[in-house]
Amino acid sequence: MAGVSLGSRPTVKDVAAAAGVSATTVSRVLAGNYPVSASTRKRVLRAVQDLDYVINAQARALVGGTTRTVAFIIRDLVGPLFAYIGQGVEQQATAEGRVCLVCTHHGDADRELELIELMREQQAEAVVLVGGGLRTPEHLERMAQIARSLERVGSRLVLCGRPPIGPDVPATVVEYDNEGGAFAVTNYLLSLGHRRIAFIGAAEPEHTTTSARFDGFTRAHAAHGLTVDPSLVAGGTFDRESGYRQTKALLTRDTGMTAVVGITDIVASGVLAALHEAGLRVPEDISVAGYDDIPMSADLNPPLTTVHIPHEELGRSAVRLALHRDDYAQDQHLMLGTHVVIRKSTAPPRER
Amino acid sequence: MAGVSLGSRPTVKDVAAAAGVSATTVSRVLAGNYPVSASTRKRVLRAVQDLDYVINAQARALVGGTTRTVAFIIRDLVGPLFAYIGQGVEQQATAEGRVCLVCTHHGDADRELELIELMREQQAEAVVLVGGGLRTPEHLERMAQIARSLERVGSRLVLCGRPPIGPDVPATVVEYDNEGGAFAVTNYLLSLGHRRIAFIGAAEPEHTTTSARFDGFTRAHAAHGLTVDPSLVAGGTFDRESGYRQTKALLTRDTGMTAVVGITDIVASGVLAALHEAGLRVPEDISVAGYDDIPMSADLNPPLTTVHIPHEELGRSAVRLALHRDDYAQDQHLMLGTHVVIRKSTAPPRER
DNA sequence: GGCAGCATAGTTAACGTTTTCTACACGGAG
DNA sequence: CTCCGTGTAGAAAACGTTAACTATGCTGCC
Repeated sequence: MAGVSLGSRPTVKDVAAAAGVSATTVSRVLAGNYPVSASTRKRVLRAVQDLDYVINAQARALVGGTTRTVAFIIRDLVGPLFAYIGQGVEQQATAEGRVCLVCTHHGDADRELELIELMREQQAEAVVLVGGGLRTPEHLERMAQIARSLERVGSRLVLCGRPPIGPDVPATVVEYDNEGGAFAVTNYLLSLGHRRIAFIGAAEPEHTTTSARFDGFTRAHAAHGLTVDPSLVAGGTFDRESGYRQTKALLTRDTGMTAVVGITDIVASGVLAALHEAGLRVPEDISVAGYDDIPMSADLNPPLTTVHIPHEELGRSAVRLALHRDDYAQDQHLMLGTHVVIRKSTAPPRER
Repeated sequence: MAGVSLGSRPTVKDVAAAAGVSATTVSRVLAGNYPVSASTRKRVLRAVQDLDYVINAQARALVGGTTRTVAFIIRDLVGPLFAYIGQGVEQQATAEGRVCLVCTHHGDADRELELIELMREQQAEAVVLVGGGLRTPEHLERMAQIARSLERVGSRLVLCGRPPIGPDVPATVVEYDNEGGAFAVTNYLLSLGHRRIAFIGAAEPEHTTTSARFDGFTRAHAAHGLTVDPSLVAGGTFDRESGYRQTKALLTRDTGMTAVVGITDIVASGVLAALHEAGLRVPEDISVAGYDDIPMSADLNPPLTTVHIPHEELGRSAVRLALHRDDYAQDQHLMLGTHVVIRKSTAPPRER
């Protein structure tokens, strides 16, 4: 490692000078896309090593037109949903030779816009938005605008776990079957014999995740010739505390419920806590199901019956589709399946 | 939004032409670092809006010399340790106006090297390495070389949760008191009256995390005038399965143990599972403690006594120190405190 | 022996910014 | 009336790389 000078980064020119060749030749040796004589190549590689040279990604992107960067915008880094989707995105990005930018907006819509703008500056090849969103006309219109904005600079908007924006909006969409999963798990409870099933966490009808899951819940009832009793439907948010509080509230009334579906596993864990506190046994006295199949679900007491989402596959597909949109031109909308995972928190209802 | 053409990204020149000024003037309006008449400014801003122009971050970095990017290299995105440290890194990076690159190496040392090389190309201002590492001479030498390599291109190596490499190695180090935490939790168990305490997960004596925690365990015994019984020390890895298996193995022998310290909370959750399976009650029959205070610990059955690590603060400090190393020139080594969190998995031992 | 054709290397311009230097006009002071 | 400072604007060079040309020296063929 002789000749390494501290302070300023060596450039192609420095390498060229050290090897006694031109900058072009250095570039060619490194890219390997042009014939170079063995002896020259050797000298260049030697100089690269001596100077500890690495290419300047910015300069390369400037001339090459592509940054080999995928951006990943999400609400929060904590929370179990992120990890696996993020892992999928990162893995696929890496597999495709891209690096991965990650940003969080903590639920702040303005901040999300800022981030997208930032990614437009960064020329990210794909901008992956994770998680459900609102479905109001204004929000949809704004998303459509963003999609077009990104397209204009060569980026691709990718929606991960959220339904498409509109037919003529340039975006890649990878979602999973929210409604089907809710249908399946509710159907399972109904098949066990439950007839009074509570649904916890349906406050925002405009939120795509909320509404789809509630729709599945409703459809399963319909399929059994039943209608949902509104007094068994509780609102709330997506956290454990909410599940806990809503359950407490339901227990004070004499609802006759024999099962509870939490809108997420996190909510369901709050449900379990409230039931335990009330001295009810799960599943002997009451069954509980969740949604998401986060790792923790298997460790709850009892292990939670829930709906599995292919988190990682979601992230991988998102990146894969977006980067190969020439090949997959037809089909920039993917719907992944979900399935029920039966554990110990569900059982037939007690005899009356 | 008139005049927006699809396909190719507008440049300063386009904006300049649209506004009837020079590129220089556009740059000045956007940067706001030079007097520009009000009318010109207005025209330029108007053109920027019309063309939906955003700056090209690569080009700016090329001339400006700085990318405003922080890189974040970690073993895995899944696993509870990542989330909070990552959140800290991301938050601080955002607060300092930087964007955040994230890469995983899945424990592959060569891959880690590749990633660092990649970040050198990207000119990340700081390269944060998270998690413990080996402490062999070769590994240390390699890290030292990497640190100098990064320094040469203007990047800063940041070690997060790992002790310093050496005195004259240009790196920022933010660690937490692994040994002290292990001392404290062991001391707590000893104070409760336990005398036969098992330690699970100490297989790699060269791994910094492993050795520091085991050292604390040993020192606590010494402080009580005791020595550690080697038959109570089990090796293994950092996963749940390992805790489960090692505990099973210990239970087959008649060790007389009354408490178990898991090297991580994950390991401890495996310990709990094995104990439950053996029909032992926690903490009545045997006490269990973990390390890390991951969120799940509070939801285990019973809630786990453990050692709290300031995860998020770790990440924040790492970025803060690295980006302001002129101001903090003195002190590029920070040691954060840990403390015991007492929950329900520990109690005095039963009377014999 | 001259010349086509190939293998190898170099020159130059371009990518989209910012920065430094230069230019121009205007107003006031001497 | 000239000269200088000030406020505003533009021209040109630079950042580090690549790609499109251009140039050179061979080899081999007629």
